[in-house]
Amino acid sequence: MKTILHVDLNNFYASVECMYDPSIRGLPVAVCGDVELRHGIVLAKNYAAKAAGVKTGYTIADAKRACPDLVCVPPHMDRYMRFSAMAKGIYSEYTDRVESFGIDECWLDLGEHGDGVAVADEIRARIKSELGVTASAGVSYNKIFAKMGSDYKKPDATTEITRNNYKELLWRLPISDMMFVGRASERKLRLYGMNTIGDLANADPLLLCRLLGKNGLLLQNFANGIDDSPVCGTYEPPPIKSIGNSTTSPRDLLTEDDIRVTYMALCESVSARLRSHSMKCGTVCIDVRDSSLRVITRQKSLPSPVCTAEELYAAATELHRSGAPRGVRIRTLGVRASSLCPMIGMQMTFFDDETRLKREALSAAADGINARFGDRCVVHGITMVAPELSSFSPSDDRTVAPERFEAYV
DNA sequence: TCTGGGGTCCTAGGACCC
DNA sequence: TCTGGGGTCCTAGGACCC
Repeated sequence: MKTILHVDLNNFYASVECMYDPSIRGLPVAVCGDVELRHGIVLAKNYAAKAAGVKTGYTIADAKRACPDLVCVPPHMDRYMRFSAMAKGIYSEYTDRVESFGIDECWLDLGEHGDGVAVADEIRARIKSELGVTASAGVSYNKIFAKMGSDYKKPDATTEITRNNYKELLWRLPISDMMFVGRASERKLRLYGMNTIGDLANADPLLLCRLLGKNGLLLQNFANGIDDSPVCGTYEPPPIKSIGNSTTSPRDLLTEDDIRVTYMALCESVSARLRSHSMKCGTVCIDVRDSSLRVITRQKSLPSPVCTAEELYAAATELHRSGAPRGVRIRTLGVRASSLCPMIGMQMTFFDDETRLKREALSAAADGINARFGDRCVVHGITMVAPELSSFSPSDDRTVAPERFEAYV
C-alpha cells in the first residue's frame, strides 16, 4: 500500500527570522508585511495575536499591550525561500515525488515504503537540526489524510492515520477541521445537523449534493478516506493558469489619476511576470473594492493575446470605465491575466502590427534593465504622478506566487 | 473578526450558433 | 417567421486554499 507523508514547517516565517537573529529566539515573534506598515492597520494581526497568545482580531498595538515582549519584524521573502528550498532538498533525498503546497508544506509519495512513521520522524529530526525549525508530519495512505495528520498535532509531532484508526481520530473532529470546508460550507452543514467529520462521512449523499453540489460528494469521499489524487513530482509543476496582482492603497483612490497610476503599476508587474514566463494572455480581469468592502469583478476577452503593460493597461482601464461604480472611494484594485498561451510559436495575426512588435521589444529591454539594476528602475511616466500609489512591490510581498517559489527550488 | 495578497475551481445565467 | 433543444463560450460572483 502506498505511503504518503505531509510535512508542515511550524510557525515558519517567525522561526526563520529567529535563525537570522538569535537575540529574538525564545520571544514571541510576529512577521508583519509591509501592508500594515503602510496602512497602520494590521494585516498580520492574526500573526501578531497568535505570537502574543491572545485571540485574533487584535491590532498589533493591542497584541503588544497584551504581550510586551512581542517582537514585530519585517518580512524577508528571500530567507523563507531559502529555507523552503533547503527543506525540499531534504525531502528529495527520500523520494523524487515531492509536491509543494505553499511555501512551508509538502507532500511526499514514499511509494510502497514500509515504515512511513520512521521516515517522517527522521525527516523531522533532520529539519530541526539542519534548519532549526520544527515540523509536524502526517503519514497516511492518501493525500487528504496525510495533510489532516500533520494538522492533527502541532508542533513537532508525527501522526499516522490508517484505515483502522481514521474513524477514531478524525470523525470526532469538528466539521470545520475538514479540508475544503470553509466558513460557508460549515454554516450549511451545521444547519443540517452535521457538526463533525463523522457526520459528514455518514450523511445522505443526495442532501450533500443539494447543499454543496459536486463538492459535497467529494468532501464525503475525503471524510471516508477515498482520495486517489497523485502527488505531483517536483519536475512536473502544474501549469500556471493565471497571473495577477492587486493592492490596497495607502489611501482611498479618489481621482482619475489615482486610478490610472495604480492600474499602470499593477499592469507593469503583471506584464513583466507574463513575459518572464514567455506567456501572453487572452483575458484581462479587474477587481475593484470600495470602502464599504464591496467587490466587483469585470473581465474581457481580447481580440488577440497580449503581454505588454500598455495593452494590459488599456484593457484594464477600459473595463474600469465601463464597469466600475462611479463616485465611490476605492480601496483596492487588482489586475489578473488569464487564458494564457506561450509567447513563442504564436502565429502572427492581423493585430501584430509594427507598433506592437516594437512595444514588445521595448518591454523586453526594460525587463533586462530591471533585472540588472533592480525592480522599478524603468517604469512608465504616469506612475510618477503619485509615487505613493505605485511604489508597492509585489516581489517583496509576504505571499508567494507559485512561479516565484519554483524559481528557488 | 473578515484584515491582505496570490491563486484555483465551480456555478449560474446569458449570448450565440446550428 | 417562430419555437425548441443542444452545445459552447463568456461573464460575474462565490468559495476555498496558503
